[in-house]
Amino acid sequence: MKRILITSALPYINGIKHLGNLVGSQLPADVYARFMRAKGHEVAFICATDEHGTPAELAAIDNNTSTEEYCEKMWQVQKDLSEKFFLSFDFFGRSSSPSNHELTKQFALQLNKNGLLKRVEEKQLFSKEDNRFLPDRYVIGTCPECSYERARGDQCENCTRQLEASELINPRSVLSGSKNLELIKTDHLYLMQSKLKDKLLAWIESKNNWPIITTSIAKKWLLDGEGLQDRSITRDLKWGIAVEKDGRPWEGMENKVFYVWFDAPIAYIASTLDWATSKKQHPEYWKTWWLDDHGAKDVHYVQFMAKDNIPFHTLSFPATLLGAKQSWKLVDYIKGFNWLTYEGGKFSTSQKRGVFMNQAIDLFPSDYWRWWLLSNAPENADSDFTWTSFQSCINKDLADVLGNFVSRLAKFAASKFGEAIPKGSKYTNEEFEAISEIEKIFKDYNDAMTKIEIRKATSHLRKIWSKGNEYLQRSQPWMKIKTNEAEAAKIVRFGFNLMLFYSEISEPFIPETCLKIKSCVGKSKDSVEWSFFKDDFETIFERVKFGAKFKPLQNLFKKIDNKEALDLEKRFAGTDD
RNA sequence: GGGGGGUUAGCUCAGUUGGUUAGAGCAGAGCGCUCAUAACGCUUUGGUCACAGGUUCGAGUCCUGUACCCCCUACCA
Repeated sequence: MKRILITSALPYINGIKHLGNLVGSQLPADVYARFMRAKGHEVAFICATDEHGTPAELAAIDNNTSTEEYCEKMWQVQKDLSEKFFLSFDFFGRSSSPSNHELTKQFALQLNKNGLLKRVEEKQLFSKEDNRFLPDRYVIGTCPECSYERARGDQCENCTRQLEASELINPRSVLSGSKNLELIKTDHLYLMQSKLKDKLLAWIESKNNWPIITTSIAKKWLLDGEGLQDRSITRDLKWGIAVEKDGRPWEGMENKVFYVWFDAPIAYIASTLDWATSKKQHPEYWKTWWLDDHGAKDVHYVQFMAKDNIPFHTLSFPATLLGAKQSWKLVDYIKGFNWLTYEGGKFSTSQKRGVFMNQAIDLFPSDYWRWWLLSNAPENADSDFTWTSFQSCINKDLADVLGNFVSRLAKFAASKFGEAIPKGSKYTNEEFEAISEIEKIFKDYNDAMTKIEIRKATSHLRKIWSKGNEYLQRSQPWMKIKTNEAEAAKIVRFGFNLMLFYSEISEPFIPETCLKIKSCVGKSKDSVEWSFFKDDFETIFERVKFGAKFKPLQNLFKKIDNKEALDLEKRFAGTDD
């Protein structure tokens, strides 16, 4: 048994996430967590909301509430949604938790002690009317390059030039429109990542099994131009983790908070701590996951994220961990994802384009989404969500191949043998052949899952499902029932065992459906450990009890017809403005 | 400008360290079955593997160049 630590990139608190966010980290992480648990490993699957920063403050203002209340509310919303999608986090924490405040400050202190922080003077635009410093993207003005009048402080959308907010002509606040802006000198703490460059490079280069995209992005940042740049880890904001030293203000850093990208990854650790506390574990327990000298050396740590997060997870966060020099656990494997697009374009929150988690779950059961998203996960390239693809995938894979298999079997059994599972004769070559075919594909499936090859795994799984239909077609219980009832009963018995097996191995992908199937064949909801499977593959198809009552299932999956798909396409096309 | 990824059947994609007739699902065609959500099974039609060169006994697979798409990143007047 191994110990597996799994973290999924932290969803930002500001609003409900869309399908692209879901498939980019949380969902595949959930599949992996469920798989690893099924294999009998000890799993800590940790996630949290990322709550600090300006967007959270502004969203709170829009909602006429305090930032604290807004975050509290949205954390609950996101947590509830994650449960509706059957995301099996062991703990869903918050980056604003007291433990994260504590840990973040400790990290800063430790980095400072190790000579890795320095103070740098910057100039930031301050808006008197808004009474706040304006991050670059909250300033608009005329582009010095192309004279576009609505250029943002970080980049001009018109000519794509990268800008400094101070370069803008006639700058004004995005928030209030005020032109009463003042360029003010302000000091910030910088993490001297450049000093850790060699260590980071050596570490990255030791990871020869990582996907090219991950290491190439990391190396690019490490080696290009002047190499890894030092980064500011503080901001002039109210909402966040106060920059303090031993409970007292850090001199020169009064009224500042840590940059959200500094404290957010630390929330992985803080949430593990909060999880341990909530489970009333020993106070040192969380350290067995995070500190090499407390046992974390044996932990296999896997992170899931979309590609935009890769630099932070390959460089910034490791720099924090390495720089602290306290034997912190570094990630062992990073699973990065590309983007999910929507009908050929981008998902857009502002234009309401695409499908968001709350809308999705109101339309179809979680497994519909899980199955489509996972079997089309943007692993090697961006992938595109279309309603046509969704419709065909759900109807074909779930309704026709899996759903219909369960349905035809259960209904046949109920009509010929009543609602109890019949015994019948012994298995013969027909069954053994099916078993050996399935065992072969299961091995491939297991391999793909181990390597976190999500799409590949779904196609193997689908192939295993269709073996059920192939078997029924070959054995023809509807003919046998006329001449040899014991034979027909055997086929039904084997069919039910297949159902049970399916419900176990499909659980990482479609957990809600698997619970239904499992309860139909009279099994408890406890998940079975796959480790059992390798002992004797044949015996796993003799576990359904004869005579056990079963409840015939309603159709597991309702098909999506053309009209419905078309309506949805129109409804979610978004606004054009 | 620099870097990375991509370009394989009508569509979505697999193709292991280069090795014989390039695979899957969907869609199309034909046949079979009738237990089942008009579901299922079997068979089958589709490919100058973006293009042009090169290395090799042999290249979808390695090298060079070109075209197009996506992403990251830097910037002159």
